[in-house]
Amino acid sequence: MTDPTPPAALDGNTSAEPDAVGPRDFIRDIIRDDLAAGRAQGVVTRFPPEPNGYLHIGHAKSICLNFGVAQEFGGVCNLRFDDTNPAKEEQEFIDAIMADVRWLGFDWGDNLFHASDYFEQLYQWAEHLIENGLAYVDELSADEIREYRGTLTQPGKPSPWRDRPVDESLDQFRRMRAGEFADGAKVLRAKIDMGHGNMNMRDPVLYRIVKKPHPRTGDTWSIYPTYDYAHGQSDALEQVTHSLCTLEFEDHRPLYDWLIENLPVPSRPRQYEFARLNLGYTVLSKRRLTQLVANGHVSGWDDPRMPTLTGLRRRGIPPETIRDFISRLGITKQDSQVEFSLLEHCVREHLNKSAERRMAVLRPLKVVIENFPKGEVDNLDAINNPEDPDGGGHTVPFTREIYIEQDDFMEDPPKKFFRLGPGREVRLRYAFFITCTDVIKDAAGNVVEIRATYDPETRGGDAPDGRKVKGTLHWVSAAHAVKAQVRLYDHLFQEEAPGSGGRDYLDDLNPASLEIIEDAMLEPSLAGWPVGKTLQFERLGYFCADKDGTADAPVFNRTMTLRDTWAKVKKQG
RNA sequence: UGGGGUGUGGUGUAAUUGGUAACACGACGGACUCUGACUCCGUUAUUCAAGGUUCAAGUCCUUGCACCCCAGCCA
Repeated sequence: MTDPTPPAALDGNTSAEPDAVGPRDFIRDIIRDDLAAGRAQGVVTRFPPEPNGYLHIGHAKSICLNFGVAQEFGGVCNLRFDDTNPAKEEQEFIDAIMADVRWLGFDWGDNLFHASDYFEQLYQWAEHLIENGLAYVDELSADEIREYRGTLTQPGKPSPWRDRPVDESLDQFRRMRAGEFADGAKVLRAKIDMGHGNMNMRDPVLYRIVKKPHPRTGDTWSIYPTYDYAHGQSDALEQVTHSLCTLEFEDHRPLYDWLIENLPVPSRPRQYEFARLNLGYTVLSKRRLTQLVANGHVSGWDDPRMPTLTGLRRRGIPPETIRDFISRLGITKQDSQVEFSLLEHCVREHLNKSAERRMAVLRPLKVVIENFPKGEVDNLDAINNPEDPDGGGHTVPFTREIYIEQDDFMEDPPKKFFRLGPGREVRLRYAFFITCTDVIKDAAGNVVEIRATYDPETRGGDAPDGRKVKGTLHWVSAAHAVKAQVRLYDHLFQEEAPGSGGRDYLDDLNPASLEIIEDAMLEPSLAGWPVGKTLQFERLGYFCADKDGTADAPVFNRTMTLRDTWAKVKKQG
């Protein structure tokens, strides 16, 4: 296990030059230089998630970087689970992470690893450190260790166990492994420098006693390495050349380097840190996302409002859209918060080109076309996607009674309103021009039905006499409509930076992040629409069928609205 | 005088390594339109601050300032 076969990327037959037009950033520059100078013979990266939660769009940045870099330089990227803490990790998360990485479009081939694969080797190396006087078993309690560590501005002081004999530490450590002590009774610590300005160097804990079954190793271990101890050595064992991680690990690097220098590892990984992704109107910390799920603020990890990959997938956002979004971010060391509108742009740009169009009415208002014969059905041609000449078409049935959107009618419209009103003429998409002749209200004065006439000459949507109408409305034949539940999603948080300014981030939850419409009316071709295929409801936005739906009772999720300049005009008054 | 990082428009990035601020998103204005969508056109910064070096500074030097991370037996 000490000496796994070197990855194919290190056989020397790799291309040092990525695509001339590929992405450029400080990390790729470093790799290019390393290759050119012969400091590296190939590129091996890794994506190292801890299986204690679901992957989110912040992870996507790391995944795209690590797998992307490997691809561009002809190297490999390992998927390695950092499963060093059985108290928090679960098989469910392991399975979900693999599914999500694949969905995002990346493939680790045979290079699936686990930190737990290296437990025996890591243990042997720990003994090596003890034997060389570089680690000791400490019997201070957790609280005492914290006290002894000092503060940011004051040096720590040595534990009374710090200078115990090597043999004694070795014996203690072996008995820790044998399970002789209770959880937390003792730890193995590196012996570095209790006065170091970098807290990570004040004799960090390497091993702790955790008597919990591990998803992979079961109960064969009662001690587990800390992440700080396991990570660098795991990289070394996998011959990782460039270990890419986020900024908060920057001051752990001296510790990783110290361990690598003091251990007979097979290779020398170099770590480089980049800024993690922050996105507006959401949170991207596993702690917070876990809390949202645990406290029921969302329906689960795959709630379409969640920034998790599984949530985005259920929301109808295609993986190429996420990759495109990530590629526009750039890789730097600057803390930043990306505007949500950039993601929206990527989604709309992709879906505009690829999504089929259909008509659906969210809030139906019945229109009776009085001069259209009762019982007659006119099947009209509709284009699947105007952006795709080869996209084909489908037909939509037109009848005497149809539904239009409540928002598309105003009894007393302002001058800039192009839609239907008393006496006004508009086009029904792919169908006819209609003119509103009467408005029917209920006792409370609400408009409940519209009476109209149509112009048979305008079949298909154009008037032979060349007259123009300013508005085009979507519609659905009442007799053919498929009733559906539609879930309208908005930002999970109403503040762009939830929890900023000292607020509790939970206080920034958007109470209107989900609106459920029970009786939306869909055109008949939407019956049985496959889950996972995002489409556009004309003039409304992009939607996808949800897994909660059935053939009889379909459910659609709104992926994203279309840009709506009318809403803006309306708001301005 | 704890340690480690980062400062370019509203946002995210770029700038041949000293040569006269580029791209994208957004916003605003306009054109077009059988989706108020899409598309198209225009407008939108002198680079944290102050000094200094230089013919020339976002890039070099000096001194400040601001912000982020670290005191888990989490990762």
